[in-house]
Amino acid sequence: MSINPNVAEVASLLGETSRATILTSLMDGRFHTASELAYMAAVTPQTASFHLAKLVEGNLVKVEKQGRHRYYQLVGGEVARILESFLAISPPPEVRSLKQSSQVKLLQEARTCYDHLAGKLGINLTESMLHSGYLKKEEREFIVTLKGEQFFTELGIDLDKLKRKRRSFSHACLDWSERQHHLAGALGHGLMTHFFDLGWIVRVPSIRAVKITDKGKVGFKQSFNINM
Amino acid sequence: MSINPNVAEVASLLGETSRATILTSLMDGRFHTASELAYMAAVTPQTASFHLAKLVEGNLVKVEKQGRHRYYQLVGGEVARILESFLAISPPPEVRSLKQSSQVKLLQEARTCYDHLAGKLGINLTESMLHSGYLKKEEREFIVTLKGEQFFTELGIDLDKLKRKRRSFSHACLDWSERQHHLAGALGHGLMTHFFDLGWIVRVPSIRAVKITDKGKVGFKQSFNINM
DNA sequence: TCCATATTTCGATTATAGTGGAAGTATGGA
DNA sequence: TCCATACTTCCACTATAATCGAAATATGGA
Repeated sequence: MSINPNVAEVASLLGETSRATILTSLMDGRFHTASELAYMAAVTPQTASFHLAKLVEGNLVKVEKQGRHRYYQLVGGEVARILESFLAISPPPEVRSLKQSSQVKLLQEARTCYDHLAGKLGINLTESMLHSGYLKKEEREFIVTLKGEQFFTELGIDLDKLKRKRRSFSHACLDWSERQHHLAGALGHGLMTHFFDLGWIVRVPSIRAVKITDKGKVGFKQSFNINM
Repeated sequence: MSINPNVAEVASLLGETSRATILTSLMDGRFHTASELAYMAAVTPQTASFHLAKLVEGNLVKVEKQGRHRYYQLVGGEVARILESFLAISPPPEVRSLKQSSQVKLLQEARTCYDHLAGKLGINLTESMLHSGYLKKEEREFIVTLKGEQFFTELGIDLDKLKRKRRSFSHACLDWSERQHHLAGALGHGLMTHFFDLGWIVRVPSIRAVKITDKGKVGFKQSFNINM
């Protein structure tokens, strides 16, 4: 009966929460591993694998195999643009309970994004380091300046050790709820673990939010001049 | 657990065969009754009613009650544009019969897309106007040049009147059969109605295709230098 | 060679959305 | 007033898709 292309087939790919989360995570245009995407969508690796296979088959996402990792990426700019136009007509997340609304507040304040910090804290830290001239922003990554190298060393972070890791050093991660980039990669990860070690932040059980301790408030003010 | 806008919620509305058929049926921009749409989607009135309620709630479709009929229509050009761009990345229609394949050909040649022209005719017109310097393409819309203003006025189109309408003036819409952008918005609509008034195109009954008349062939050649 | 990690495949379970029958409401006409 | 039409609501039924545990495969490193 229908002499139109099969919209439902593609649309149903975005019409499922886990896959929609995976796709919006991919909207930064970068490659992401299957485990990373599983974490983002808060599902097990099996489930993510199942969804990713569908997305690849549906021609929205492509894979590149490298060693034991598989790197996933949106198939092209067109897909990203369509996703974006979808975001524009999508209703804001619905808050169903008091508990949920307070959880959302916590998440907006400070949370982990895979293995680095996001939320207001993540943005503020990144902004601060840019502003102080420790980082410089490129297209899709941050560059550590000479001044920055000194800063991170004084903070107690071993840059050489981080650089030796076989992973992206300091790319920009885009979170669509904030529409701003924050620092990710080995450096983003190194910073986060450092803050945990210093006791500036602690994990909030069962959700991805992190809490800034009193010690942390002082620390972030002194080292980054931000009030949280 | 993510705090993204709810893409999945809207996308899942298009991700179901019956609803997708209903929505593409509504892409002619006209009103349709519930029973009509039930017939198009090949489901019972109950089921159609169920789906239409969801579409209205999801803000993709609006209703107008008149007597015992309910007339359904797409909520606006924005929705039509997203649908059309979805058609563009969807797998091509499966052709099961000779009749269907000739209908597909007609649609590819020239059709309405909500309230403006699409298909080869839509693309050729847009290309021609770009080439002649009447329009300039931006990221997501077309700009009418000074030369263009003169052209449209000579053609008998009142640009000021179109600009006063409370809607997007001249955005770009991704054509599913040509996989290129064509002119939409108030200007796209104005052009289409003008061609209908001039008798250059006529509607093909029961599908969205339009037919170019002999008068139209001459007119499009003279004014736009395109052979259809 | 052996173990850890990254990912997929298989199988079983569970939740949910689409479906139509039956019955209800609203409107128009005879 | 009565019936036909247009549409909706209520209520099961069913099919299917998402999910995860368990196990398999593939790669890298010790």
